[in-house]
Amino acid sequence: MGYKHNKEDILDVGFDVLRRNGYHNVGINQVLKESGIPKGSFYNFFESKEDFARQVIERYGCSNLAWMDGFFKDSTLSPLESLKAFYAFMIKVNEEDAYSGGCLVNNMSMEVGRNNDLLASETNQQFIGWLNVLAAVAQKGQEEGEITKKYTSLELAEYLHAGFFGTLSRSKVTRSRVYMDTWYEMTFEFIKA
Amino acid sequence: MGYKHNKEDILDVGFDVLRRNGYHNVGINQVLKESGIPKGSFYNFFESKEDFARQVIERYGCSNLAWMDGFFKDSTLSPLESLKAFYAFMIKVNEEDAYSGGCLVNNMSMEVGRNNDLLASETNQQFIGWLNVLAAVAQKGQEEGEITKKYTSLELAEYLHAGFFGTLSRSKVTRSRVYMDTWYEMTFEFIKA
DNA sequence: AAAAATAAACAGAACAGTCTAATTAATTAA
DNA sequence: TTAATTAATTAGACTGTTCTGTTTATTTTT
Repeated sequence: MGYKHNKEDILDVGFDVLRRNGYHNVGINQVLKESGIPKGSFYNFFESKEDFARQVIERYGCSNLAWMDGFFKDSTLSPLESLKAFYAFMIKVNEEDAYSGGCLVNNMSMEVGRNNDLLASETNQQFIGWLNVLAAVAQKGQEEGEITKKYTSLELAEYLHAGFFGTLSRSKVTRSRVYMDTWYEMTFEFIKA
Repeated sequence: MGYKHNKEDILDVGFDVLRRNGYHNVGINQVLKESGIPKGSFYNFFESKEDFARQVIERYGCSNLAWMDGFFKDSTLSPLESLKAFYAFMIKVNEEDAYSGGCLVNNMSMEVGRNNDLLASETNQQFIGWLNVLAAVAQKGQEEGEITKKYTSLELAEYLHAGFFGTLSRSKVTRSRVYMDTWYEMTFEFIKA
């Protein structure tokens, strides 16, 4: 028999709470309440709120990275089509979530990108991990002649994902997927060979 | 002789502080300290922190709108070229600011877009004001045949500005203009007729 | 004098983080 | 196998600070 609480359950609650409410808008007490653990246990697992958030971001980024890896590896579509499928899926998920949270890494980048070096660095690292996956797919698309060769695969990946985050941010305020769909149409029209 | 303090000075300090640090990371006391006014005066001018932030956003959005209007009206460049000049200028300003703040409206959208209806609505309103200016310029560019007619001018404006905010967010974490420049090159290559 | 603005003390809640004690699990010794 | 010991986890009351916002009194402008 293990102990009553475990770190990963707390991190899962933290992910949800931080993604929806941000960093400075969330108190440790809220995490404690929602995960049902007392304060002593929390500070047994985590050094501080900052350390906790860093681990939440890391866990989220890594699990997303693994999921993306699998998604593209298992895809039977062409590189360009699998990139389209990926973003179509992201848009659908965001819609089903009622535009209520967006992406934790994107949110954190914006909120603490210049005020907290530790968290900024962690978010950037996770973002770069994703970029590399996307760039690899883009490169295959370039090699197969379906994606423009005017830009490097990494430039294309940055363009895709930063653009997606831009339109994701807008959907958070407009609470609509309309311009996400337009972004999708336009972007993939633009980057094809 | 007027009174010692006036609202607009406080709003200016608030703009700077909120843009750099966000909403929930800033206490009224910080604004009081930096603007040199006591608490009683603050609550004489503003109903609450939220009301204060709303007015800061409104002031920022409106003054930016006026500036944009003038920028495009005074421009001797073609519509497409003046759009390029506008974003080139924005990128330069952000660089000179050492990527330290980004755009207040964009930051607020992300931070409170789903947790504060009043501020979300205010940010969206200001964003829409800018969009309309950009869309008008884009439409002229379409009429003159230098910008693609595959999308409406409003879709183009959304694409431009959301994309710019996406890459702006990235620059906040990477602290570099590299991918902003790439975004600029790519986007304007894409939208030309 | 009336109204607006200023000033600072004050209130109550929320904040991150600490402390001591108790319980439970894992390890070692007999 | 059981007993003794050590280590990890749990529990929540508590600390000191900071938060937004109030109150009361005073000063300044009209």
